[in-house]
Amino acid sequence: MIRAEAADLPDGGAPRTPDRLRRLASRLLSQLTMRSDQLITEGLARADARKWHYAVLASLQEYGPGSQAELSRRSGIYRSDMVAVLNELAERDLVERAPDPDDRRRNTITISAQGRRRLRVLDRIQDELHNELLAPLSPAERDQFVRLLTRLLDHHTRTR
Amino acid sequence: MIRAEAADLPDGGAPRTPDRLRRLASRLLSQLTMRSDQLITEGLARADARKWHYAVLASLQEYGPGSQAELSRRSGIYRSDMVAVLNELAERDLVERAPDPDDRRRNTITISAQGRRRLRVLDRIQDELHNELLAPLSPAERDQFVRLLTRLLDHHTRTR
DNA sequence: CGAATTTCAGGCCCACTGATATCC
DNA sequence: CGGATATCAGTGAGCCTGAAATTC
Repeated sequence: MIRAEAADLPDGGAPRTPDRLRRLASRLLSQLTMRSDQLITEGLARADARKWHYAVLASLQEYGPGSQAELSRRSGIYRSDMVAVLNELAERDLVERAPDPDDRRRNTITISAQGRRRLRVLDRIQDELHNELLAPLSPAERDQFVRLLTRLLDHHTRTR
Repeated sequence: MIRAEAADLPDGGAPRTPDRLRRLASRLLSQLTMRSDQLITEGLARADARKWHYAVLASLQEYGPGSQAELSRRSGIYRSDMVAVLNELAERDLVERAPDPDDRRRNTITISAQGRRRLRVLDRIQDELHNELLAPLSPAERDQFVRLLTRLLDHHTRTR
């Protein structure tokens, strides 16, 4: 007699996948990212900062002043949301927003001295938080983890 | 003369961090997860499914029937959102929802024969999508990636 | 009683869309 | 004109809270 329901047998069908849910990279990624976001968000909140603040300040420090559209590209913040972030940073005198004389559509955003001081504090906080995030990994494993993530992300941004 | 502004020097301050934004594990994680979610969501949408459908069906297949609260714990879906997911699955006759005679607070959810067929299709789709997600990595690297993610996630769920 | 379950109503955050006014 | 920019209004999905009703 031919088995009509091979897939109902525990060992029968094609997908031999015990614990498939716990091995799915996509699920691991989103769950871990949730934890990571929580950790970072709470850690920065204790210093009255958000990750967007850090992203903008760091990008300004490393790549110099730029228009809002350019900051958006550098930091990954959506152009529509950039306004609010810069408002918050300008309120705290961490950046300066000045009209670009060469192109009057643009605002040129510059980090202030206070912004640089702030960035140093946030850098230290990020170090601590990432130490906590990656706690179970050895230094070599942390490196490899970052390298793997980078390769994957590069691949998916190139082939957007 | 003492340098009052050491932090302004490009090589001066404590945080020697070129490209720090691109090396931050938390940022890599959230950016990659965004891509991954997009990929999976779109891929499953082409088959009129969502990742929650897959999560519930797979958890039913692997661990057997259960109450909604238990499914919520297994699959990671919030108990408040589980209702809607199960409505969608029941509409499509992929699961059956019946009151538990032993505990009349509970509904017992069971996967249907059609649900098992559906799960096999979704399993294949997930394979393809994850192949695309992890495309740049060798099989050994994929394994290691999953292992690293698992260790990190375990650590942060134990020490919630 | 306290505790667990299902369900609903809603809040919040965030990525994203669409539209507008301005300017190159 | 096409295209880029800054801004605002609003959507939708996900995670989460709070509360009601029921049952253990």
